[in-house]
Amino acid sequence: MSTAAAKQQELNDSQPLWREAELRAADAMGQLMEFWGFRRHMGRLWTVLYLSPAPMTTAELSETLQLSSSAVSLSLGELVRWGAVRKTWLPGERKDFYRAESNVWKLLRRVYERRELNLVKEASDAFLDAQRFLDEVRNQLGGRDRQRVDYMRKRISRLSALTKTGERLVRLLVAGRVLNPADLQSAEEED
Amino acid sequence: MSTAAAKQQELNDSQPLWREAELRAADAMGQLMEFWGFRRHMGRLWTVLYLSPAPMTTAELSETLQLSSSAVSLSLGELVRWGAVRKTWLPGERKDFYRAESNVWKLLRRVYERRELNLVKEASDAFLDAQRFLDEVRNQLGGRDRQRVDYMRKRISRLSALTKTGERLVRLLVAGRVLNPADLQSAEEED
DNA sequence: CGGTTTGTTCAAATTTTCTTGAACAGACGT
DNA sequence: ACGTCTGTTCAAGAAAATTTGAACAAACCG
Repeated sequence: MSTAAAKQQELNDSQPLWREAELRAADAMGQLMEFWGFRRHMGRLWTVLYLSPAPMTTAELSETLQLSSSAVSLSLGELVRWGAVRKTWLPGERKDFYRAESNVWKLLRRVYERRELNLVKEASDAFLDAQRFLDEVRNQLGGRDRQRVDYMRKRISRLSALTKTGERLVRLLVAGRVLNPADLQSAEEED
Repeated sequence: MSTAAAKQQELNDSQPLWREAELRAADAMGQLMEFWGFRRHMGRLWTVLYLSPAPMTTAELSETLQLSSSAVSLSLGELVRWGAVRKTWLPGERKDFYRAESNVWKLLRRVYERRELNLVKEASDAFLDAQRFLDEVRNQLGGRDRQRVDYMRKRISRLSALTKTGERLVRLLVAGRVLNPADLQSAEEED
């Protein structure tokens, strides 16, 4: 018999007993990471490394997670670029070994700094652009249209204020300082 | 001539002068929303409504954003479910009208409450499961393997602690209380 | 060198997600 | 009750992403 289920069983038998727990944890982290906008495999690979007392090779990783070597190479490379995983070389070994950066807080900070901050800044800029554009056309319009533009102007500047506050909050987070979400609330208080 | 560029130009001419600014703001918000795990169109639709002094119909929305009516219906429905947009009925009108919920802070809070909290809770549960599993197999193992399991056990409980702290932080955020990111840091201090 | 082992890149193939138009359903006015 | 106007659902098609195997490159060994 060679159904998928049978193959799975066969596979299970050749795996260490703790593999199940390892995979559950890895998948949970994979979900978190995927939700957070990364590849699912990045979370899974990082977790397997994080749970391993010794550095691992790409071969071991692809064996553990049943991934092709190219998939491992791709996601692992990205993890290295994010500083979430480090290459290490063991003396007398040809292969590359990898270990997880285990300071999660540091990783979180880096992502917020590199990615979220950028994102919110871009949005901020776009709102400023839109405002400038409105200011340009305002003079060419009169009556109803001008009122309409003025309304939009006010609303966009509120969005602007919100994103700027968001930016400030992210900066504080990155700096490890205390955040007050109420700042967001007050950023949009009626004028 | 009927190139795509020409059609675009023709379109532009028939649009109010402020449309450009409207679209820029809408797209910026679309990016933010997409990054945040929602449909891109949800952010765009919400923004158009947010920038409009009067409630709008689905027809106006699909005209403004050049979307098919089914696309509008889909994303708008989701926005309504999230409470980000409200249906309103104008006296003497058959169509449905929509207006944006303009309290952004309230919306943020709702999303964190309904979605992120759930996400982090699920991860938390998965880690607990993995721990239980390890505890079960530990007795069947000896020597090297048992050490390995003990190592994993410690690491997973650290992930557990981190997600629980994350959960607490999200709760504080939802409650509008002050957050201290340093809590995350201390959640993973060496044992 | 030549042969092996290891890692990365690339393009094809697969899967997943989005989009669309048409069919359907409900509400309204006549 | 009928025709019209609106909005939603659904299945097919298009687009985007992930995955994979094979080709390539680089390092190392004898």
